[in-house]
Amino acid sequence: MAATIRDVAKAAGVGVGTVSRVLNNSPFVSQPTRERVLAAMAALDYQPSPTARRLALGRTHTIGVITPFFTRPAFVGRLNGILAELTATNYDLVLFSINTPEQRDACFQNVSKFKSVDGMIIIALGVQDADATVIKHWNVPTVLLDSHHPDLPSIAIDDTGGGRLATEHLIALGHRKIAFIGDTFDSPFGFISSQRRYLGYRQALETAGFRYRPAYQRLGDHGRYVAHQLALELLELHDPPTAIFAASDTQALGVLEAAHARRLRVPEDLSVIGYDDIEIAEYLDLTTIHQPMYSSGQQAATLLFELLSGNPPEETHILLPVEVVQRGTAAPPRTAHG
Amino acid sequence: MAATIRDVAKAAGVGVGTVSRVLNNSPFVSQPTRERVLAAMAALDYQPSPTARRLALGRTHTIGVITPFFTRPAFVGRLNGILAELTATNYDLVLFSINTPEQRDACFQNVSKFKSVDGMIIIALGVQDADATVIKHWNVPTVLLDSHHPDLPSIAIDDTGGGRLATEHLIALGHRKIAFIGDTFDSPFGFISSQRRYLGYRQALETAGFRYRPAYQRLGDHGRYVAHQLALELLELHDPPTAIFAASDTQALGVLEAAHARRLRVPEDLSVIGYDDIEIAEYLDLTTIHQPMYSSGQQAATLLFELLSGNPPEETHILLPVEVVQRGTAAPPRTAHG
DNA sequence: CTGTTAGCGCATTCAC
DNA sequence: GTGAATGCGCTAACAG
Repeated sequence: MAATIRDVAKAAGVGVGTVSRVLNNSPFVSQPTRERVLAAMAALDYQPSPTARRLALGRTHTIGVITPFFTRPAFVGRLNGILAELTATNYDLVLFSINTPEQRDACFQNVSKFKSVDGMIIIALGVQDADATVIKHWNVPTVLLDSHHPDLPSIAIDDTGGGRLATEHLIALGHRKIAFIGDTFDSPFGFISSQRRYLGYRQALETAGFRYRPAYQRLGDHGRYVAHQLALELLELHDPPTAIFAASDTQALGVLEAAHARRLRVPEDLSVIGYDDIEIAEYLDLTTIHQPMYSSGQQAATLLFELLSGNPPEETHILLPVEVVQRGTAAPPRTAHG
Repeated sequence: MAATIRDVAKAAGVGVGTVSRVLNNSPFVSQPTRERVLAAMAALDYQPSPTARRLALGRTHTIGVITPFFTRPAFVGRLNGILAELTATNYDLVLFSINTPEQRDACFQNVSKFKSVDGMIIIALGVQDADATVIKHWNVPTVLLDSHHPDLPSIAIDDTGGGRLATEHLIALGHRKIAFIGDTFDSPFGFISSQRRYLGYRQALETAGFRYRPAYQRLGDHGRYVAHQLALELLELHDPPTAIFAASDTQALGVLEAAHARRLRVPEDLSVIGYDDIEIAEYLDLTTIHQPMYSSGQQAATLLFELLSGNPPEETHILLPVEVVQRGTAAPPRTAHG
């Protein structure tokens, strides 16, 4: 059907080797023959077969990305950063989406996924020692993005620091009754960012010398609706918090809804701080922690290419900083000694 | 390095053909030999090479998706539908992201992209006759999603009808001064959905017998900020509109911002209707047109697989309906004969 | 049922 | 500089 390298060679009256050379623009081809080959390729509408090339080269010129819940803003943003970095290289990107714990396990078992790419980026998924062993065993460079394991290169984001930052911001504003809403700790996907943000929250509280109030900590499945319910519980407490730190902007929206439902004004009656700085946060004037989603994706891709190039960088465990974005949903509590 | 089919054959004391058969679980293998082969594979840690398989089969078991601005909710939603449909089939998905007009052109020229997939789905990008010719020429089944061309299968969404619906809803509410904010018509990417929504808007206005007011039509680049400016212009008119139809929810947010900036209450002073029904729309109580993003992605994938299976369906040009979602940003104008 | 052989399309030695 | 030969790892057709 489609013309092959052999057809071109025949048409140009040369050997396949020569055609291959012009294909890879080797300097060892005389100008005249090169032109003859080029002409033949054009005449035959020839397009080299990527698959054959891969087999012969032993490289796929493809990198894989494994991501859970790929519609979540935090993951889309990272993926976008990866894509941006990739277009410069014309590597292909194959996307594996994980939506159930079974898919997660299957993915790590299914080595064929790894065998069809030159490198892999895994987003957010928790990696156990056993997983790391499998990954390393198959010998395809893999970087963890927004996840961590001692044996694997990673681009992580300082979640603990972010949690601390958010809480400290609230404390600096004068709040003493600060609640936390986040994901459950036993995520079947091994997500731990919410847990680390909680850790930062606890640290900040402790440093400030506030007593620990278990009732101010509410965990549930990720999402606006659950967070809404959780916030309602918090607001119905005898001694309700004056501020709520939500482990993600999405959950912060649920908190905002709950406040609205309870006729509480934000930030006058309740301060809210989110996490992620998703696009809509600015529109909503939501005070939040900005994490570099796009940039972290870029850096993961860059790191992967360095690994692929054979010159691995010194430091392969990178931790990116975050910063608080002060907007309108966090302010001093009504009574200074709330 | 890694074990090949030949190593397994040797270790199991059989021919490569037999190994291949158990790999593809052919029934023509006796149970004892099958087990022997399986044991050898396990012992050697054998994993078949996807690349070699592709070369031999002439199929890549991969489908490609070309999408512009892949972070926009409308595209993410569609992609998510495609992914969902794909996981059932264990086809791989390679993602091509287009962010500049140059990339768009390069993508259609670059046949190698098409040669490395069994089928292709193109999201939103306008397809010219020349593009369609190229696509058909290379003979890889391609379906257009949220785009259209007579020669190519497509899953489109009834943008014109949606524009009409939105406008009719406003008219039914009693509005007569209805403005439109949308994307410029000469998108370098060939996007036309905004333009079609505008067409529906005009049709509804005409049907209702309203006179055409050029000043009520404002076009600009896609995005909240531009829409914000455009809305400001509208609101500064001598005879400002009582309702604004934004061609996307993102743009509707800009309109909402503008209303807020002008101290106008929504919907009392200004009605706003968006388009897309993105996730945040519900939170914002935004009246909008719901378009089936996820489902359209699924259907595109389904259609592509039908094409791939060799039993092409009768109808390959599918138009999906939309519906208005009545929420809080659209209400009757203050003065009934406003 | 099973071993052998011949490609799949290209890159890469080698000699010339 | 250039052509011919060999191999990448697997499937499929063909004998047995």
